[in-house]
Amino acid sequence: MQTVAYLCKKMTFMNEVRVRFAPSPTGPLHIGGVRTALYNYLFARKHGGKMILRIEDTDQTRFVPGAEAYIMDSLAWCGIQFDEGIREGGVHAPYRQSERKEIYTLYCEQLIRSGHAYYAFDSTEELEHLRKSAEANKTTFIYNSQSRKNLHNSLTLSPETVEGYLASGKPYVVRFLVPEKFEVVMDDIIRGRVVVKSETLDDKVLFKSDGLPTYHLANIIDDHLMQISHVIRGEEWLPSLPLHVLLYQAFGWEAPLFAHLPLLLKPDGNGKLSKRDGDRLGFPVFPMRWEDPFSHEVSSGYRESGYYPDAFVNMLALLGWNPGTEQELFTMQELIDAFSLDRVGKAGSKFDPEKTKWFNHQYLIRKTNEEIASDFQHVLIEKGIQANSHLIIKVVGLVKERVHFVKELWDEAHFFFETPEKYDEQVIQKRWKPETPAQMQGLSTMLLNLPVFDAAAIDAAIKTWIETSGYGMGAIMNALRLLMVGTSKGPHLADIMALIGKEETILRIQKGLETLH
RNA sequence: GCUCCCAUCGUCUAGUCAGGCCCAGGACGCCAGGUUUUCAUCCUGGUAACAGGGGUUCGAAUCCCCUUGGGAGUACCA
Repeated sequence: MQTVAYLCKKMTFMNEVRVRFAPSPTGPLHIGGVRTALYNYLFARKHGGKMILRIEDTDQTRFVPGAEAYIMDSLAWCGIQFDEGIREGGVHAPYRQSERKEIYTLYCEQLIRSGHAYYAFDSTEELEHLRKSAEANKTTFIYNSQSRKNLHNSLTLSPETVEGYLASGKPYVVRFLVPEKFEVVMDDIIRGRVVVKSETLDDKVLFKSDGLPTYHLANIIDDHLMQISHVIRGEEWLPSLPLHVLLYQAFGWEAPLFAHLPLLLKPDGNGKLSKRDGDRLGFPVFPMRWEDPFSHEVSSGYRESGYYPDAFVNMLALLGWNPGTEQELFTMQELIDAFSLDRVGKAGSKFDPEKTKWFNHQYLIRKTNEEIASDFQHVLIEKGIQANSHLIIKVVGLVKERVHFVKELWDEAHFFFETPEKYDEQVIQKRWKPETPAQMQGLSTMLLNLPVFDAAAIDAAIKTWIETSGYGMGAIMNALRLLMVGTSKGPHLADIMALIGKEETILRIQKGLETLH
């Protein structure tokens, strides 16, 4: 048995690292795709190489308007930049496969001439029928060295017949002639050596009857032409790696290095994470909101859900890769410095929406109060609240530890901007006693006469007042909190009172006394 | 079915390549306690895993084999 060994190229300083992210524009890019792009990007930057975006739109039937722009916008939001691509241009342009038809035709003809590929005239219906009957016999139909002998192709038909068919415009495809009795040996950076017998492979279609190549052909030609050094892609491509290696062989080209990334799995149960899981489980699976142009179905995105792009990227980076240290928070530059394909795991990772929230919280509490305040300002304006930024900054400083997202700030801080309209019934039961109104009135009077109304002064005054009156600290403070906030939560009371001011503080006590008696 | 890939706490993972430092470490979540005028934060502690079975070895989470389980692919889709 012959052996085709695909050997690793030695990485040298002469060989520039060039990687590509090659999505097909059939819809929004989900987080698995973003992670693949991210790993490519980190790898490229780490090695001072180039990152290329190539759009694989060879299936015209699956074209979705807006998907291409969505992909580019999403990655830009994540901070993943390309050196060459649709928007960036580059010496290998065009970067859209549909615009490279002529190139593929040329190379495909080369393969036919060299005897590595052949014409096949079997109709879709015929093949479908063969598959069905094979299935009925509990076997699988494969277009391979066995079956190709009994099918309509340039290997079985006379040259004249083939010529006639081609001349008459009979639809045909070009298939790869898988060599017999070969052992394809592949070295994957993540998986190590993988060996496959060529008999188990089928004669994949290289060129479709619509005049466009399939993924397999276009991808090999483009990776070669664009001088891609490393192909970093999802594990779903591993089964077609033998074909790709054989294709490089057939062309006489040196293959790039391959790294097949483990898949992202559903948080519950099993299986590859899919676009449906997000809506089903209540978390986004897309970086940005997407509205399907045909069904108008809307899928939520991380951006619109209030995630910071750096938190999102940080989370994604650690899903399948780890630095080998206990560091969890990384800037993009730190990720670049730490990244290595050696530390990418082999097993699929279940996506954890809870930890994703935790990452966002970590990023949020590290932002400056000013930065958060300017985002929060927009939320306040939507609520119809006018507040000066000085106040907002202070409020943010008091409550940011309590939230995962900017939009949650309102729930934790609304009482800084509006007088409580109602009081929590449970807290009333627990904290509002018959003697409370008189105590609150006394407190109100004392506060009214307080010359300085900052947190420290309020704190000291209330403490002294409680002590001299002989009341219980808990009883007074909790009742007072009920009047200030409407319930039993929130930051330090004196901080709240100082920020809303003396007038509002007194007003809230009086209002509470009227409402609760 | 067939081909290929994978297998450590509920989840993400360290440790596996170079076997002993691991009756397995960290993080998220969860639970409890502490701090606090409340809630949250924070602090402390706890919960919880080497899928199973055979080998090899003085010694295995680590190496080998089998079983089981999971995943991917199996299109004129990518």
